[in-house]
Amino acid sequence: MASETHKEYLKRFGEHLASLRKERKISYRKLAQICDVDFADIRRYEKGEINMTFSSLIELSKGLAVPLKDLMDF
Amino acid sequence: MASETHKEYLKRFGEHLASLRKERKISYRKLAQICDVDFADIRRYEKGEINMTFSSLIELSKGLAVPLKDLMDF
DNA sequence: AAAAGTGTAGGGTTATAACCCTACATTCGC
DNA sequence: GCGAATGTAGGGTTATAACCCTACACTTTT
Repeated sequence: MASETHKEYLKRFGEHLASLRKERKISYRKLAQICDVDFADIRRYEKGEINMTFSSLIELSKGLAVPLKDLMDF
Repeated sequence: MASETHKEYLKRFGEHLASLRKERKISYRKLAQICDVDFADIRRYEKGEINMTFSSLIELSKGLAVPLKDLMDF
């Protein structure tokens, strides 16, 4: 995949993710510690650089304490 | 990933996906044709066998004409 | 009855996400 | 001022999703 359209979605999602994390005032490393995701990858998610998996989304929703459907509402 | 918990989520999501497709009375092959996803993989998603990516979720939401957040509400 | 469509299942290749690491400049707390 | 924390960036390895295919039994359509 990774069409132009998808990259746009990824970017938008990344911004949403970043804003959720910042609202909670936690760092990449802190969030990575809470959920089972590498901090370097969280950064890449927020930059929209990688096409994360379902599992990663679950972990992020857990780590940010946001229902999955809200995490995906952007 | 693919912890036991994640597999459980994947299964639940798969059931949700299957019910959305069946509501629309379309086959694996038909859905695969609408969205840019392989029919064999759609089957595997519904069975909860694979940990799909963000892009695949976007495609499925497009193909099923369901907002992403609703696709993720299960 | 024949043809088309469907669910199921398996497999092979390639691209890439997950998972680790290091390093450094800047910011913040003390 | 100093040390800790943070954002940033890059890289290497391994597991696996995406992307193709074939095949077959069963159901539906014509």
